[in-house]
Amino acid sequence: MKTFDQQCYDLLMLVPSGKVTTYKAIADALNSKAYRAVWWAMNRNPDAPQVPCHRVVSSDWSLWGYAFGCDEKIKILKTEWIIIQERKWKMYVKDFESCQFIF
DNA sequence: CGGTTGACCAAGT
DNA sequence: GACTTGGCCAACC
Repeated sequence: MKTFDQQCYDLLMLVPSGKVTTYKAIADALNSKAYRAVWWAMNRNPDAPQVPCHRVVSSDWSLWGYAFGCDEKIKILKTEWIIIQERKWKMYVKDFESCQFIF
């Protein structure tokens, strides 16, 4: 049995380019309500480029901070063909329903 | 072992 | 729509 965060990384690495997911979805895939634990795993994020943590957003589809900064996250997501809708000070993923990855 | 933390969530204000 | 509150869980100290 791997540690919880290790399982998060495994799931995350399953997400293909151009797809995004949410912390809640990951926690649900792990049969747990530990969204915060998933978040915690991202915070440590030992393998930044290896684990596509930039494809993880809030369940509200809002980009809430990122280790390398929201700016970097947005740039990467745009490269992944994911449309970002910038609204006020916060940004959201547009057409998330079509780019959401189902585990 | 107990308290703190953190890139959150849902509901309330 | 934006901010606050309480709760949630695993890892860390």
